[in-house]
Amino acid sequence: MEDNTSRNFIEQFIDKDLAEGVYTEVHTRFPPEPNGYLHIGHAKAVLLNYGLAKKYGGEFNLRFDDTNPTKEKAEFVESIKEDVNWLGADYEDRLFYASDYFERMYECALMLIDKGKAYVCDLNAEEIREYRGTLTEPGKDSPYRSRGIEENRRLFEEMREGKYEDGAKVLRAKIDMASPNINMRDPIIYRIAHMSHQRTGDAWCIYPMYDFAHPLEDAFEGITHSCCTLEFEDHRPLYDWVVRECGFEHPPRQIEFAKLYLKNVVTGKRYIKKLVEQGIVDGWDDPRLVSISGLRRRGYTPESIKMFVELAGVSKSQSTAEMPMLEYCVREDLKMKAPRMMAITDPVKLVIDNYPEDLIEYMDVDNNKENAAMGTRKVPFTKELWIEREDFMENPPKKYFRLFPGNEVRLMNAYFVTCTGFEKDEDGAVTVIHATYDPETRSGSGFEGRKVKGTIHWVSATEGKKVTVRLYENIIDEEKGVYDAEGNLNLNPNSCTVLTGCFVEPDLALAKPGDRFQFVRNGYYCVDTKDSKEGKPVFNRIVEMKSSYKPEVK
RNA sequence: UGGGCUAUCGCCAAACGGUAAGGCAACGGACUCUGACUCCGUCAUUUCAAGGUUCGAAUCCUUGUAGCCCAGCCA
Repeated sequence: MEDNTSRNFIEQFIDKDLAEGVYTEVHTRFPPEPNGYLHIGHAKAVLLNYGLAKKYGGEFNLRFDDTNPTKEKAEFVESIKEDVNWLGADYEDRLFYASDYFERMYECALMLIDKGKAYVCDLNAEEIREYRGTLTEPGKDSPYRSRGIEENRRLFEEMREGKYEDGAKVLRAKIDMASPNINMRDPIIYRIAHMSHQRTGDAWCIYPMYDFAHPLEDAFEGITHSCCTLEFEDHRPLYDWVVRECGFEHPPRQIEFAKLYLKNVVTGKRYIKKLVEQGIVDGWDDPRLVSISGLRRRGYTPESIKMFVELAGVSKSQSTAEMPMLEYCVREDLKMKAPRMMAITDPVKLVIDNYPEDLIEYMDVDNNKENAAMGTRKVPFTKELWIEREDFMENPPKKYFRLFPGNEVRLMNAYFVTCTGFEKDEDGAVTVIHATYDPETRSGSGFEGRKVKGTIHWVSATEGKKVTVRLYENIIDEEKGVYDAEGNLNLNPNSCTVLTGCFVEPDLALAKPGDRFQFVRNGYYCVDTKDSKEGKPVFNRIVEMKSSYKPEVK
């Protein structure tokens, strides 16, 4: 607070509140409705609210806003808890449910009735809509608006007792049917729903509406700053009305911020549901989705998501971040944390003709050259190796530094080799590349005799292990945009490429689900938590490496 | 045509009347046993537009323009 780093607009509000003594502490919350899975957009809300509490030495609550039993499931509360925990937003023992406050909310409603600020309305849904007016025309008073307090009280109690059917009656706040803000035109605050709630069962048949419940939940928990997204801006007068009329001395303050969107990404539940049903994705945790569980399975780290959210910032202008920003964050996070291994995703054989047939040398290799604390490992080197197909060219363009007839390159962590020839099949595809090595050039020997421009990586053809690798691209066709003319998603047919013939260092066959690695020059990978079996890891590519090499176009 | 909100580089985003930070992306170049990383350099005479106030405006005032949100007994 004494520092001079710039503060986002919410922090500026908080600073002011604290300075003026409006609040003496900061207490925030993340209030999801358990009606689906969390995605990257929610991560902003989670981490923003949590981060604010932490920054100001305050507390952070996780609260399920479960006031509408028709949409909510216990399955979702579990997944949300898991995701929030994974993101590192620690709510300690402060896990709450709006449904735990139903009795108190009911009493608040009664209080409003007694104050003449709420009434039971018998209009049906359609009539209510008609009476509400339009965006440009004021509404008109309900004929039930002037009901007496005693009658309202009796009717509301009867609503609770279950005397009325769904839709027969609602409780409304008595505010102003002519307000230019439609939310203030006598909003419904309780509706009847004879339905079993995932937590309270059949204890209730009336449920509070968001606009009534949410401010009360915040107030009950002593929330000071209730941060939500922009679409609730119009609800703020009503939020303030509720906490004021219900008599809270130090009511919470609602602050709205812009959602975080990602370019060319689907987050809509109905679309993802469709993708799941059509078998295009594997579920909500498909690694191509930006659901928190999908990102987790893909291999993204919580730290990288936190970095992304912080990089994106907080403001009130509608913003759409680009995927490369998220990708930068994982690379940045994994750079020092992931062991750097050699793996070949598109193999072609390299035979070192002057290398002894049965010799296996174990090369000492740093796990991470920039992080010595990660130690070293032994990598077997043999006469026959796999190298990347793209690391050899029969007719190289200018500035191609890799293998071609006559050229010498370094085999990373091993020897210099010179290409002496190659074999092709009848289709003209290269099958085997021949080379000779120079024993004096072994890595670590201090050889300085001559330099080579290129270094390529390799895996022993006899000692290496074959694994499955999955490459992901955005599931949305970036060229065509998100939707086609009919409103369907423009899907990218190459969004998931499965490679079953990849070779990796022997150690990698032992990798455990969730382990992350850098495959040299290829990208960062994570062992899939679902499809990997004992000794048979499946590697998900989290993100490619950046590359400034662009082969010449012919 | 009602109300609310927002407009600063391709994308995020600072700046709070004192002369346009930073990050991502991009592009040069150096270095390199990853064409990665790192490092250096380039990238808004101008802040949606037009007027006005001021010694001085992205910031204040007009008047426009564009985008987003609101008419669920959803949240």
